[in-house]
Amino acid sequence: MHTRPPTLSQVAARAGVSLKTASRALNGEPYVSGATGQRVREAADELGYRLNSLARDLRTGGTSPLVGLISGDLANPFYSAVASGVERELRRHGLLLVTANSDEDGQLERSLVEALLERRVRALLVVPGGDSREYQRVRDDHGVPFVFLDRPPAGLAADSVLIDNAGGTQQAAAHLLAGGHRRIALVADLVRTTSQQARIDGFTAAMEAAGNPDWEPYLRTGVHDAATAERTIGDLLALDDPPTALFTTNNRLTTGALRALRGLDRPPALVGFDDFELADVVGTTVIAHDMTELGRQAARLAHERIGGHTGPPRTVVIPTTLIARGSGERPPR
Amino acid sequence: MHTRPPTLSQVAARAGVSLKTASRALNGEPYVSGATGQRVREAADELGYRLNSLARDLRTGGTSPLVGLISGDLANPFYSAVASGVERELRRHGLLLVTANSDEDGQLERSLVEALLERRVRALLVVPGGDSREYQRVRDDHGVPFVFLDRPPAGLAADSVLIDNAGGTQQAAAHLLAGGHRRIALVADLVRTTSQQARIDGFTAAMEAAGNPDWEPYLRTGVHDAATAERTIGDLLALDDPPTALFTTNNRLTTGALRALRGLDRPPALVGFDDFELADVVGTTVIAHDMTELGRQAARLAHERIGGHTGPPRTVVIPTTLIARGSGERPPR
DNA sequence: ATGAAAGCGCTAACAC
DNA sequence: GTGTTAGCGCTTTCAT
Repeated sequence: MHTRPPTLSQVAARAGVSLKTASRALNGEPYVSGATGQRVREAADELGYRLNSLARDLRTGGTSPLVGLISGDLANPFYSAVASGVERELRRHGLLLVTANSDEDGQLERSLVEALLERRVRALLVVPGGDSREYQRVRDDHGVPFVFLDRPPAGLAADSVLIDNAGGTQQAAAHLLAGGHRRIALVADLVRTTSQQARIDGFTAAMEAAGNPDWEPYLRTGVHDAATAERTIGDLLALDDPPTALFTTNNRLTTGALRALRGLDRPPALVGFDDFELADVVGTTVIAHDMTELGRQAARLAHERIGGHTGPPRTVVIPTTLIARGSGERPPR
Repeated sequence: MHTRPPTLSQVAARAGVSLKTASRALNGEPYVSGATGQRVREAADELGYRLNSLARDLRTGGTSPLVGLISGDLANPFYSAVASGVERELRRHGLLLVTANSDEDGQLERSLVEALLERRVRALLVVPGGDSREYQRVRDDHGVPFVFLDRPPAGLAADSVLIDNAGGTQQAAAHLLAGGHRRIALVADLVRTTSQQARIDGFTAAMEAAGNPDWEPYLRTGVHDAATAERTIGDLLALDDPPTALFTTNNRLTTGALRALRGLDRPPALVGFDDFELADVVGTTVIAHDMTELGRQAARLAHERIGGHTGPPRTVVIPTTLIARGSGERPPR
């Protein structure tokens, strides 16, 4: 049961060779005679030998083939799509993914960074949830590359992959304005992340550029989950002068919006940031972008740093597309 | 940049103490004077010391605080919900989750098992994708506990957590029969997994028990993705004598069904196995079960084995509930 | 309360 | 081709 796994020297002993010869044989290094190699491999098989990569990694430089990803809960399709992309790209390079859930809590996030660094991960990918000024110190911590996803820490020059928040928001705003809407509600998440802030700023700028101040009474921020979004939107629609259109700044909030609009006779127009499964079925107009690609690009940047790439921090921007599916084309009433 | 991280002996040297004293101080062991402890901690801080858990783990027994989860793509909400539950439970015990995507390919799965065992994970959780006879050998491989999720390898007694497939299928069948349906199409995934097989068997048994052979022409298996499901269901509905109801055996297939039924005047009834986001919005009747809980239970079983629990393999069954939301209550035409 | 020596399982460096 | 020695960074004896 709890027998310790066999070691290389046990294999060597059984094959009647030295430790190093066994090592060479099993690692496919040159300078092992065919017969010897054969015997070693047999011995290993019989013993059920398996390399201890802890020991190997310690010896070969104190680093493991692990890459850490710290994000919010994988139950959120945004994070799981990102994780999927990260994993796919890492696997191409023989790296393994360690996922850790910060619950979007800055303190927990920080301790996870520590834990993963202790594990000697080769790189760390982070979707910062909380206040992220802490990364100033941690950055390039003894050569462990950091890549930030979706929400680069404010004022920190670091490798990062983000969504074209300004552009996407622009598209949404233009689309609704073109549809004749003026009273447009903006329902946004917590403003502490740079991505949410960028979406709010982008929207505000677009409205200003269009000379439309009518939206201002309908700005709602700090809406962090679907249930709150549903309630908030219900309240908005109960106003004397309700908005004729809604723009929700992420998938969770869009879900809440769909619940709030369910069964309504003449629902307001709706555009949501982030595409989502079944958006085609329910006919929701969205600002789509490839979240899996976002993960993949982040993993790619990390891999290049691991490979020794030096040079200034790079930023990859994932483009957005407006996909019209009906909800965003409803006219103002 | 690529300076090697400081080691414990560097900390010790700087604090003017021995290696062991530094170790004691940093690990909060007794028998260190306050002043000494203080000095060591300062030295560590100044150097930016961080424990190398590779080295520690090697020394303390050759095992890491990592637990591996091998499943299909996290982009599938089923797997990501499971992963979320696993991670949450592991975190309570200070364990980290390494996720690996098998793409539901048996060969890749096998190599991932090897890779994770080499990493000396403390336990391995597997959602077997392919033919899983291989686990006979691997099971309890030198004390590394295995837990199987959703699809226990046929004929292998091992810790596992599964969904009440028979019960859930029963509920679906009974619900549709009670609604007056006879020509019920069963759209199922690849039969090579035990869970799919159990759902098909359960459905067949329920139809036999009800004395209804009319469903037989409408059995479709081997449908592995949403697009194929959409096409398959389109074909079914184009038959001279189309089914009046559909039962899809997982979330992917239900998604395909929703696409196939979109815009239809008089769509057939639909019940899907697995709950999914927005099912309430689109009004789909499902056989729901808690996938996150499935992950959590699996992690719990693994943790108990890690803690030394011996005894016969255990099986945890996650119950199912039928949630009527409209689509399953449409009468036969 | 502190330290010296040994060793976890492996590979790098250098013999032979 | 093969073996010997040393050592990765840490913790575990066992002294002192």
